[in-house]
Amino acid sequence: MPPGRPRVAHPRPGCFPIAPMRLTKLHVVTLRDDPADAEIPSHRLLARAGYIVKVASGLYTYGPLMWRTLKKISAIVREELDREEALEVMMPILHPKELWTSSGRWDRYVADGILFTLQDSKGGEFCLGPTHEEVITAYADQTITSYKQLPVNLYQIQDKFRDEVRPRYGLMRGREFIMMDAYSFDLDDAGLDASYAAMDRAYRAVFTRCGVDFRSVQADAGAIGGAGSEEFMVIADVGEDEILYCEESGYAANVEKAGSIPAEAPASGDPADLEKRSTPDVKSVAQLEEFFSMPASAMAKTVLYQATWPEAEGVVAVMMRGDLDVNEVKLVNALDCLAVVLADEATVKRVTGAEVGFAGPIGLAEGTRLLADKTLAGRTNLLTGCNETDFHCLNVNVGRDCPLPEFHDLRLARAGEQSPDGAGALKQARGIEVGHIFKLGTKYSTAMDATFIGEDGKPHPFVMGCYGIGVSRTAQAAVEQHHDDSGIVWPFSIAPFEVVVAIVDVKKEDQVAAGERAYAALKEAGIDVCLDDRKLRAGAKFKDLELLGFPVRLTAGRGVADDLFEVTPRESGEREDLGYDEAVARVIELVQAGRK
RNA sequence: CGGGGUGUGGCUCAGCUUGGUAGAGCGCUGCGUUCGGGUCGCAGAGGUCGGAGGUUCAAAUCCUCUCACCCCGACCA
Repeated sequence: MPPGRPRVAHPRPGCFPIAPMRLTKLHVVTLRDDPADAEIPSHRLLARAGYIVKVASGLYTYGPLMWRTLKKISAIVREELDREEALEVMMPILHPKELWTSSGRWDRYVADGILFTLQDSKGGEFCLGPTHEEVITAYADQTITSYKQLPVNLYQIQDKFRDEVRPRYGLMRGREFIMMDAYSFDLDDAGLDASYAAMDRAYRAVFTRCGVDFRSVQADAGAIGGAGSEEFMVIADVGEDEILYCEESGYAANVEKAGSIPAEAPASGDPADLEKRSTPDVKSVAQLEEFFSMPASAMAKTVLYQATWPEAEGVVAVMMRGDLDVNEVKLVNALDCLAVVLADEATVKRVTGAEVGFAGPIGLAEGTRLLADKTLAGRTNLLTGCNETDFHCLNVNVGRDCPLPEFHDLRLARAGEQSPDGAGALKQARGIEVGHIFKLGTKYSTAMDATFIGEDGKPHPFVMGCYGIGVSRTAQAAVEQHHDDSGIVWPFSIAPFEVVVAIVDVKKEDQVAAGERAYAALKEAGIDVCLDDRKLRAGAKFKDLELLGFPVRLTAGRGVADDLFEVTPRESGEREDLGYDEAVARVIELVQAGRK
């Protein structure tokens, strides 16, 4: 123990430390220039303010101030989950391969290239956990034997590892990142619905308290699988996801999942005789509209995809109304395959026997699976390609001229189309996915044979849900939403400190004394406050504090000679000059308002 | 993985086309000056020019290979 520092029991162990929070001691290291590798404002600001420092692509060290913010977000998450009676646990990061083969996900994750794998000294294979369904399901299987123990909802806050194909934008898409992952275990679907609803409540509370403008949207379940899923999106132009929403009804969905009511196509009439027309060099829908003086909605384009299943590959043809586009996520789901990719030119030629631009449903290569979007169901007299270079066919009627395709909803919804509930037009926004909740059902418990004994005395698989919050991503998303030209504007709830007391000139004794006094008073009042005692010129100090983004600044400058302090909320920048008592009271008032 | 780009003191960059002495600004250290919106001056520390190989009398510069990082497309918190 260092001399002169008597050890005093902290009144609230685990809470923020009692040592004076002086910026000279807090390892504040800001940069004058923007880091060259930062593209978006939040990344630029976090890096420039020294909150994060890159170690390698997608790997960052969080500095002391950043860690305070991350701890605050975690604390909010814990509070809201605890409120819903979820229980915090801690699972290993290192997972044995056997666990992942038991769910069948090892091969898929390795194939997708997102799994960090390694071996121990005995040659045993492991991975760094990208998510914990396997570990938690095994844990539940070992510890839950009776329906009387259900429901249980377990969570942890821990680093996750994903070898992202393209790490990006600082903490936005890292290869190691902090995630809260929760898993609910219920005895039936009704129980799952209740657990899922509880998590939905908790998530709304978490993101509201973190001060971000978010929207929950219907989502595709992707690789995690399961029945229902909802994403929590922080609205931001730089978001990687596109969402469609309807203000009238509140409908909102990720574009991957979204439905809509497209514009009507003209009536197509009774089937007429098939005609083959020469259309030299007319390949695109736009060219066809001109050539035939026919609206795109009366045509059907045929798009070829290379699809990959766990054990197979194949080419599929997708018919889509000419004015609409294919949603590849929906296509993957319809095919129940791992991935689809647009077929390359050589494949198109092989399957259609024609140059690109003349594909159609008639006479495709043997074994080519034919799908069509639902909007084409019942349509007659379509204009399509002929699978012959420089020819198109008029009056194509599926079922008559070619086998009837499998009809699915394969269409990409677009802004401007009607919401699926018909309440109004869809609008478009971009979002950063900070949370995702899934109804898994029995996917993992069945695969891993994880069961409990029900009231009927028989084994039943757990009905599961899983839930994630990107803690580190949420921090950056908050910055993306809350910044200005001068720097970060942290929401009160997740700022590293709520208030900074700035001593303008640390060589002036009266300013130092005044600053120390205000700092002590605010600390005593339960404000999370720090003291800027750095020897910096006023201009540099103010600029730096604005970059760092503390929500309120209390300035002890030359005014203290006349008992005048300045109170400056970071967001408005509007300064008030007040006497000591009023200034402290005003700061407390601002913090209390900001905490709500 | 495909396409594009960048690697030069702690940070941001110039120098490379046309080979010959490694530079600037910021930051850092010291002295002075200034002192409420990123003062000014002087002095100083700090770089195997991403790495390996090659061409050459001579390579940051030209060639080959390689690694890392960034951006645009398919995945996800």
